[in-house]
Amino acid sequence: MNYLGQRLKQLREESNLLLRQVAAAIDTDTALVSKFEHGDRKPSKEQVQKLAVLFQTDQEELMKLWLADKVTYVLNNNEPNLAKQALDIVQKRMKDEKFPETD
Amino acid sequence: MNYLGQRLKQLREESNLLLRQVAAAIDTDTALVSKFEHGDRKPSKEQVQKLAVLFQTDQEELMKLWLADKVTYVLNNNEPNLAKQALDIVQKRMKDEKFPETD
DNA sequence: TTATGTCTTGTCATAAAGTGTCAAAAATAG
DNA sequence: CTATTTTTGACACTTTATGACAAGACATAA
Repeated sequence: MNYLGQRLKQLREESNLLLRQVAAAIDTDTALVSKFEHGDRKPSKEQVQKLAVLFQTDQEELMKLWLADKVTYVLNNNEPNLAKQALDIVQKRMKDEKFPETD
Repeated sequence: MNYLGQRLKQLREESNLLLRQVAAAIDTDTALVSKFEHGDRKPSKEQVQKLAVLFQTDQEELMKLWLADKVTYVLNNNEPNLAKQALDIVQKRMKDEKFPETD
């Protein structure tokens, strides 16, 4: 399960839209949208933007969930036991550096 | 730049080892070790373990840096502006759930 | 200067991971 | 039951990551 997915499903139900309709709006397949909602696939940044437009919701809100899911994915697939401590390290870094260097 | 890389370089210098010797010890190429230290390449989990053994240092310490670098990489390559807020979301999740579901 | 040893960088082929689409199964409704 | 919607699995394709090699850069010594 996946936070962005849950939110997308919620938004879709609030909008009374079918998967098929959402899929059409963001120019993709029904199956893919279903997988987004279940967290089986992660949408691209562009898809998230389109979804925000479709649902008339804050892009940043969805984008934050999208990013958070990405981070969670990395943590869970690599030493989940150390996740907490790794997160602490990252946060400590961000406090020190004003701007993270771009790669 | 990269925290694990810095630490690896530090450990190597403390051990008075050449890149070539480290490379041999973890059964890889000199160039690769150089890139690890510079953050141009990320070592595999197995390589990190071997390095910990070689330097006789705590595996978890290196593993945490390794994980933290992975997370940092994801954040920097996807909406770095939202990094802080995404991190907060992830941390909030971890407090609620005892155990993150494995993928 | 050249010679030597160390470290760094670029490129390549391969491997791994991620992506979109289709078809069919499963679920839901009428 | 049928009709519609959703979910799942598989596939080919693309993108990204990886290890190895070779050459370049750097420093030191003679």
